Amino acid sequence: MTVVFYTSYFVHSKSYINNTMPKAKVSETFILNQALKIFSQKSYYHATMADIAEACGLLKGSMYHYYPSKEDLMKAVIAYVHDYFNKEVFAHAYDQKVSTRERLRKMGEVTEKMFIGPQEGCIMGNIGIETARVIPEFSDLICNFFNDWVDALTYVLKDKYSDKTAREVAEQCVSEIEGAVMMMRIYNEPRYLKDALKRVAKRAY
Amino acid sequence: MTVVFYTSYFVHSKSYINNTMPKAKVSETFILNQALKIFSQKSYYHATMADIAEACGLLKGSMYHYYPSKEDLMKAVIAYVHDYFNKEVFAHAYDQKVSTRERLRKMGEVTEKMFIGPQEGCIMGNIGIETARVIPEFSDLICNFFNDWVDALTYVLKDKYSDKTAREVAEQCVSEIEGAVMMMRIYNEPRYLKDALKRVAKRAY
DNA sequence: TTATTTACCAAACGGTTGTTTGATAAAAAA
DNA sequence: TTTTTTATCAAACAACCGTTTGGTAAATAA
Repeated sequence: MTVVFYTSYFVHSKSYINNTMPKAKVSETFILNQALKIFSQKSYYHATMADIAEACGLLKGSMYHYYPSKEDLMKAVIAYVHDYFNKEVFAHAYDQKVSTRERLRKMGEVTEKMFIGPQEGCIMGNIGIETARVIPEFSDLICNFFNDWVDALTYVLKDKYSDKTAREVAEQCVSEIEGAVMMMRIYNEPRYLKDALKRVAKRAY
Repeated sequence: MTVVFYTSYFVHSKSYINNTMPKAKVSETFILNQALKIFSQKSYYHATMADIAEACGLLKGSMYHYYPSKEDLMKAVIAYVHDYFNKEVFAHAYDQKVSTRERLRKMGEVTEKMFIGPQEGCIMGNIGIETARVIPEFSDLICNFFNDWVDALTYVLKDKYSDKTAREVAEQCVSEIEGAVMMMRIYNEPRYLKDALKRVAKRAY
């Protein structure tokens, strides 16, 4: 499991080091969450810096106080989401305290919460498809995310399957969930994801 | 099964009606194929009219002789692909002359050819995700495409499952294939799609 | 206090891109 | 033949968008 930490520009400011944030309309986390929402809803190219700034209550020029470019902002969002999944979803796979079934149930529960709601889909899949042959730097980060996901599921499924089969089934699960999220987004029906997650959970019974 | 025919601007020209095409660098089919390739590779917003025109050996202004806008061109491409799948993929589902297994095998064979190659993915899924909350007109057309796909698979699977189960399995198959195509595009590995198609084919044994 | 840094705004800049316009040369029609 | 239509080009237009710049007021540091 690779944990990716994006070097935020907050880190370089004295106010962050001293933990005494001066008057500020927004926080780093707030910007990342708003950017995540706008990028998810509108896709990368159709989301403008003005859109994201507006969602933060700022003007677009002010965004460059936090991130030097739109691409860097997107990378920060990807890292933010990756980190969130590492802690809130993938970590459950390695939790020795609960049963295999319970680990998968918990992973599915949080995944559902992440993909349904204001995001309306999986930003990793969306941006991955959109920028696949255009911005390879995004693709690399997104591949790392999916690798961690597959690793986590493989680890759980080793309790039920051989090592080789576990990895195959894990890849199928991720692929099936992403396909369902795609259908959910296009049809605007959460049912697709909910059903897919139920099927995935059953594979550990 | 709904067959969508896009009203091309060729239809309105006398030369088409009389079947005497004057000097022309390109044909309508050629433009649609080149546009399909560029849109698939670069996504909708990153593909420029200049890109597509260049792939056709034209200047971007000349594209407007054939289609009044980029959106109309995209709609024509969607209709073109939908029509192609109706004839070359979905039609096999209703072919009473061959066995259930053979129908699915044939559908999978052509699907693989369509998604692997210069297209490197499924334009319906790609554009569907990218423009889901931006251009609803695209979403409607793309939903029709997926509806026809699910209908075709449901029809075949009724030989093996109950009506209700057949539709559920059909939806799973389409969703699983689209997820695999997404992974194939992001990882740049055709293996994901090939494996998914094998699993889908097995459901009819 | 004074000096410096911070968070943000307002406006402008420069490049890109979808679209329009006017012209041209070849083909088709009359 | 003459006239009209067609396919294309070359150039310009207008809007948009990522980015930069210069300034301001508040907070912090000295």
